[in-house]
Amino acid sequence: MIGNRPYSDALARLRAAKLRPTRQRLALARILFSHGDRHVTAESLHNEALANHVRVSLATVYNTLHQFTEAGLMREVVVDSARSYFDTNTSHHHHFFCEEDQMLKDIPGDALAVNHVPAPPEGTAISRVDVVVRVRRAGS
Amino acid sequence: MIGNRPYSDALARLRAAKLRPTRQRLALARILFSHGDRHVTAESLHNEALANHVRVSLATVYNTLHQFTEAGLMREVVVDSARSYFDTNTSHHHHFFCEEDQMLKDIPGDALAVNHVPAPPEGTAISRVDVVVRVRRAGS
DNA sequence: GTGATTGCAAATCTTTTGCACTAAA
DNA sequence: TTTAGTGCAAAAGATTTGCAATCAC
Repeated sequence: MIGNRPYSDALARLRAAKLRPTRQRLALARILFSHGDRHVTAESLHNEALANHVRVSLATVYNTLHQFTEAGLMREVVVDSARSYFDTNTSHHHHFFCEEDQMLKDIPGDALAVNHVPAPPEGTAISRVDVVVRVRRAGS
Repeated sequence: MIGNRPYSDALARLRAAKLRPTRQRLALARILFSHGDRHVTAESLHNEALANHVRVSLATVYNTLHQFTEAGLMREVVVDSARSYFDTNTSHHHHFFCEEDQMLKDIPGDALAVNHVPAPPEGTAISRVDVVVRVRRAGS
């Protein structure tokens, strides 16, 4: 075993983002970044932390998700007006979203093409193009 | 003048949607559908109603927006996790969205093309593809 | 130490709901 | 009448915030 990889990865990420590696941030970073691309809500991450015996308040989870997002470690995905989703995949990509089971799934950025985007309104510049492919459970 | 056009239009829409044409629904329908394509939030519509001397509660505005949406008279646009937007344009189209000034602007459906949408996840079917072109005020 | 971070509880904001009252059919 | 719709106030969720206690450096 090559040391405690998830732990040192999390530590390195926090240091790179200039975020003080507190117990809570390290634990959340380990949960978030040790298992590939993930989509979480504040509540789902809080539950997962509790299940992993990590004591952290929901308020801190919210704060941490926003700090990670501001630092570029995650991005927010707007697909549901009822709740905010956060994605550990910060590269250019899009999403499938199924409202019925709150399933969010990545679509690689180069798998889908958006063509002929018109010029943005006077006085503005495009910052990002988000595509959400909404799906339904088949036969419903 | 050809009668009270906005009024009879609103009435016809409600009848077609099988929604009882109450004073509140008629007034809101007139505000929404008499001035071309519109994007509103519950609060903005409520304020506009009050400004037009239409007495209606915010709860009724919420209920009405959802009823209109269910009836296919409007559609909801998910662009901002902080609040819900509703669009009187129900045809196939996309949006520009500027978070800074909460500006929402239509992109005609045929002005933009989404190509190579991958197959949806096992057991699901695509219901809609939404494109949000996020913009920033130039020079910010 | 000391300044950043956390936890908690309270506050805030959007949206929904229960129920007595009102109005359309 | 009869039933749907409305207003209000209260409830419900999600998210943020104030502040004393705690932790990283």
